[in-house]
Amino acid sequence: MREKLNSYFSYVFEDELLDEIVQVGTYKKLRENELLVDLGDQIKGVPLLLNGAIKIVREDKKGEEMLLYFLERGDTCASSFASALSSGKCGIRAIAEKESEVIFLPVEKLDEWLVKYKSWRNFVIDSYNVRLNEMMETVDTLAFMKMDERLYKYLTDKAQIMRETSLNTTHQDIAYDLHTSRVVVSRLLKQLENEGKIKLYRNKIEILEF
Amino acid sequence: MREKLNSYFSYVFEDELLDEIVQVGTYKKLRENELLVDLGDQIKGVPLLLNGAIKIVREDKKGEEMLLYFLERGDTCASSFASALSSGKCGIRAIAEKESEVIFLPVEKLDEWLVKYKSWRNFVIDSYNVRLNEMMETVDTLAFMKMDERLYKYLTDKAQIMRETSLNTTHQDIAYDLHTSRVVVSRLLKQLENEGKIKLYRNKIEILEF
DNA sequence: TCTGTTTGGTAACATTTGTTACACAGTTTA
DNA sequence: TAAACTGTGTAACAAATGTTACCAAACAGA
Repeated sequence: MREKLNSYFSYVFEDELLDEIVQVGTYKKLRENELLVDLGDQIKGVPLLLNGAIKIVREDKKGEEMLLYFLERGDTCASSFASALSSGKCGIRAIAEKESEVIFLPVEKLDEWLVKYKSWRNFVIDSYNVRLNEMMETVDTLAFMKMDERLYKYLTDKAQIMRETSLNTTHQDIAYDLHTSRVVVSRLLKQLENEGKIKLYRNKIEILEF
Repeated sequence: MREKLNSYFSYVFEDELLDEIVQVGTYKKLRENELLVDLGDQIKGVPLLLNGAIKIVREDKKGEEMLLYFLERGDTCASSFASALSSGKCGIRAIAEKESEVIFLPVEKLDEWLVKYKSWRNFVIDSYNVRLNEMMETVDTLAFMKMDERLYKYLTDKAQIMRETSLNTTHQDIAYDLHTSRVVVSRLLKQLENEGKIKLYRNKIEILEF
């Protein structure tokens, strides 16, 4: 575990903190599409993402979904701090987009480490800021962009997160993430294909232009 | 200043922290519509809102606006922590919706206090969480609600923040906040009036039903 | 009072997005 | 292999939102 942690976090955390994490953290490997956090879940620990990609989704009462953002290596789920400390509910769903490795940190340590480690304070504050900025970008997307732009942004963002130039997905799945209908997605994808930006296959979309 | 601070924050902060705040904070009174933070601003200090109401607005490159949320008594601008600590740009604009009083805290103290005061740690974490939740609600609004619902929610939310049952505003100003056009706002307001939920006057909207 | 400006109402039309329906091809299962 | 299911393409239509244009009332300043 120490090695896996080092691969990214050795530049983020002090050595003593890394040691503590190894001692109290629990390692978990997530399968593709594994559910990490569900809507009303009580958070058991704060996840540190070692590698992979995790999708964070918001859902309303009627069960309608909306993608908020993706987590990458080095990220943590800031709103789990919330639920962890105020022991409230989470309000989001987290799903592994591909095989991923995480370390869960026990809730009790969070406050203790804020006092003890400057690198932990920086990490926590930084995580919140990154997350707030992501949320602002999500708002920008919804408020200022039309569906065709949103779709193209979605495809290129996701390709980057997944480190692939083509995505294995269906039109219906995209429609869920963007909170629109399958027909609309098919229509706009076809349009993007005609513009030469992507190429469509069954269950697969190749991105030609970033 | 100590008294003004006590009126709300005596239940939030330890006495020693309140003392420190009185020593190093700078008090400022904001006029209605006074600009507190602008887009590319370098943050000089973190604001604590003693009373009043502050509007936080996002703007894109083309100068198009979108209301994110309101700050109330006891709130702070979480994304100013961001800019304060990482000395980056802010990405938002903050405007006093009515006369308000704030205390600015110097950037240097923020980290120091995290170590020293548990109440400060709680406050910072809490503020971030509240802000993240507000952002999620904003996303919900944009993703799941139609313009007529958004408009009605805007009116009732704003009335609550302002502690008034009628709002002094123009259709155009509402259109800016919701990022739509004046004509659309007028149309939907008229519809709400026909449904008996509001009453329209020049420069004023009375809310009949919450 | 006269005049220009701000604000709000409304019609007509354009564009974007959502919905329903159906065809067809590829894939899986019996 | 036949039947059922899944994924995609497309047309036709409906609803929501955005745009342009114009009018009239309220207001502000000279």
